[in-house]
Amino acid sequence: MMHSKPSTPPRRSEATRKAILDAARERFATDGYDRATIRAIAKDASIDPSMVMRYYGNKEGLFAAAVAIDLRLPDPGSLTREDVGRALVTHFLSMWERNEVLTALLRVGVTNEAGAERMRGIFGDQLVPVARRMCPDPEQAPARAALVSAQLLGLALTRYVLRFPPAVDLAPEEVVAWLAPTVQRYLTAPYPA
Amino acid sequence: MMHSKPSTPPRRSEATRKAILDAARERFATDGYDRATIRAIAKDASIDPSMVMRYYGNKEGLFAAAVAIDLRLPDPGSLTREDVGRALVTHFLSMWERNEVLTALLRVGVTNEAGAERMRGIFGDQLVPVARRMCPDPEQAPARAALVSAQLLGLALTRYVLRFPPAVDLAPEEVVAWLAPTVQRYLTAPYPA
DNA sequence: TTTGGGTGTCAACAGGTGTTGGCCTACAGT
DNA sequence: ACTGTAGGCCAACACCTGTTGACACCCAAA
Repeated sequence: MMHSKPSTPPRRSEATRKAILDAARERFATDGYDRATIRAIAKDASIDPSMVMRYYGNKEGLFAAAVAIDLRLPDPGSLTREDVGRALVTHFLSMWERNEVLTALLRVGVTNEAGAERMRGIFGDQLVPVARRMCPDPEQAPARAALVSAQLLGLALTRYVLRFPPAVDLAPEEVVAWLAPTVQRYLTAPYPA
Repeated sequence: MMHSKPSTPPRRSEATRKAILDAARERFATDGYDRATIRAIAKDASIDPSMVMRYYGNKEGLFAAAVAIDLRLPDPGSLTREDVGRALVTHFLSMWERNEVLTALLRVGVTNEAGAERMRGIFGDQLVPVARRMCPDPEQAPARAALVSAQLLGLALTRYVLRFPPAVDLAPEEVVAWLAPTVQRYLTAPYPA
């Protein structure tokens, strides 16, 4: 019947763990850290709140597990200096459209210092190397990465969090067509002033 | 029936009202809607929590009073098509540097639907007219205003809320030099694709 | 069958929340 | 002097929060 796998006995609780994590991601994404109560998450996952504590320790642990994801930027080496803007915008857009983890991260980062720190870490660690490789003077990399972050996160903010209707209605190709030159310029143009 | 007295009878409570409002603005700006408790605001204002209720009804009323501000965009008629980008970015930046109300509004808008609605209203009502006046086809005004919002709010997000160090360290002139061409393009360039 | 641990529920605790009503005090109008 | 009223504090309400410990269930191993 149950073809036993010698090494890893499939714990029956894996399904529950996943249900909790899915519910948590959705709640954090739509409600933010404070309003996403453990009780609500547990109810969404159809289990008792105490199970959340058993599997993830406490609310912070649950959040950490729920947003444990890296945004898998393409290898900086595979980007050409000519179309890095388009490539970055396309990648970010598909990333945000696909899963709600990033929305959760943004929403929490705004009200929770730990979330803000995580956000700083992700964008600093992932975007700065790209900037360092693309821009004229490596010393300017952090500033240029910050400008790119501002443009990309601003789009995410208006489109996925604040939901400005015109921002929501933009087709992905339109977003790319508008933002790609901006990102391109922030990374590769000579430093102004 | 209050007769209009020559010297306006300065209610003694005006000072308290103002103290409450100031404390509320600061708390909302730094903590967001949920974490900014009435008790904490009252303590900051050195009065009893019940006074907040008496003067502002409830927490929502307090928030509404605390963020009752318009961002006084320059008259669209006074803007020229050539430097609207620079003018908008400069104005936006000085507005955010000066007072914390906008930070409070942004922070709350992310977790509170009423705050988000207010944000949509402000930027829709103020930025769309400018876009309508500047862009080639008035029908594109909302989309172009949304793009400008994304860029400007993204800057505010990274600089004043998430506090990315490189974004914080940018000098105001640098911000203007980088963002003005972007805003300019979003408003006046021909529609791509 | 008995054991025993993984899985799950239930009830409760201690603390914090927005909000309310009662009571006290200062002071201007009569 | 008395009185009305506005400004202010205190204690309490009802609810919700994260978190905990005790108890029941299932099901495989001994």
